Amino acid sequence: MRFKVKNLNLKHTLECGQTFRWQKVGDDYVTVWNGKLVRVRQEGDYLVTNLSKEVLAYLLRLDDDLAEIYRKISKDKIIKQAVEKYKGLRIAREDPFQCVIFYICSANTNIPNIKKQVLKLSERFGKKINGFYAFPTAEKLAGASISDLRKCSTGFKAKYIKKTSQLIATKKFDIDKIKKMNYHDAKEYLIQLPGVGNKIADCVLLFAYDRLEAFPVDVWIKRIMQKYYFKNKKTSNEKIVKFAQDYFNGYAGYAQEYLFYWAKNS
DNA sequence: TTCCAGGACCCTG
DNA sequence: CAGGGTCATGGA
Repeated sequence: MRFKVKNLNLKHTLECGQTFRWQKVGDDYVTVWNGKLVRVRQEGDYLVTNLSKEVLAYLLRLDDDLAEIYRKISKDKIIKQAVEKYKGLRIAREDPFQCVIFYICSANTNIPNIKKQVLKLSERFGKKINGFYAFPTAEKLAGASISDLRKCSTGFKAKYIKKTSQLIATKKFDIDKIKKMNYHDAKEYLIQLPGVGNKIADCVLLFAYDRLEAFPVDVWIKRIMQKYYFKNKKTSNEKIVKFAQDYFNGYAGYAQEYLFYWAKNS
């Protein structure tokens, strides 16, 4: 399948550090979604993929009107610079369980190390599909031993991965219910998972539950927000979130991705 | 050797 | 509510 796309930069979208299980294989990016191998590459204004246009539109949020989003968030020279530099970067849709574990793994480490943990978890516990390891299910990780989870470089997060997977696998925690909750309730609910705090809950809401108003505050975002929006004044994460959600007109999540990538590369 | 990375959690004041 | 220490891991 080959089809035309508008306002997409596949490389920025998949390499900006929001998602950790797309692998570059030659010119293709490869992952597993819904039990199927996904293969996609960009050739100018076209995407070439083994799956349908609908699946890719879903995974890459091709229906988001980026021009409109840019109009809503481009309120000052800082965010304008970031948007200009990384035009075509989109929020990628993530499977909810996978996303929760991704970001539990993200605690107090860096992007290469997160990728390493996620890769090892997939190789050790995931199903092999056309030579590519899918990310494991909640049932599989719930049944893993702490010691085996630690062999995946997860360190002190191994216990969180196991407990959270158990809660989800046994349905004591209803991960599907979140779709129907409002942003505030969904965040409160997600924080109940061990290893999930405000920041990770916002990541999950943004990447897996379409809450484009979510604004995850990590060390990079905190630094850049304090520097440019709070006159270098120490500011609580909660205040930064509130400011951003108001300032960026409902699309704080998109603003966050551009600022995050820009902060790290400048 | 020390510091830091897409933090959460626990304990104090 | 704010401020610290702690938790494994690996690269600079």
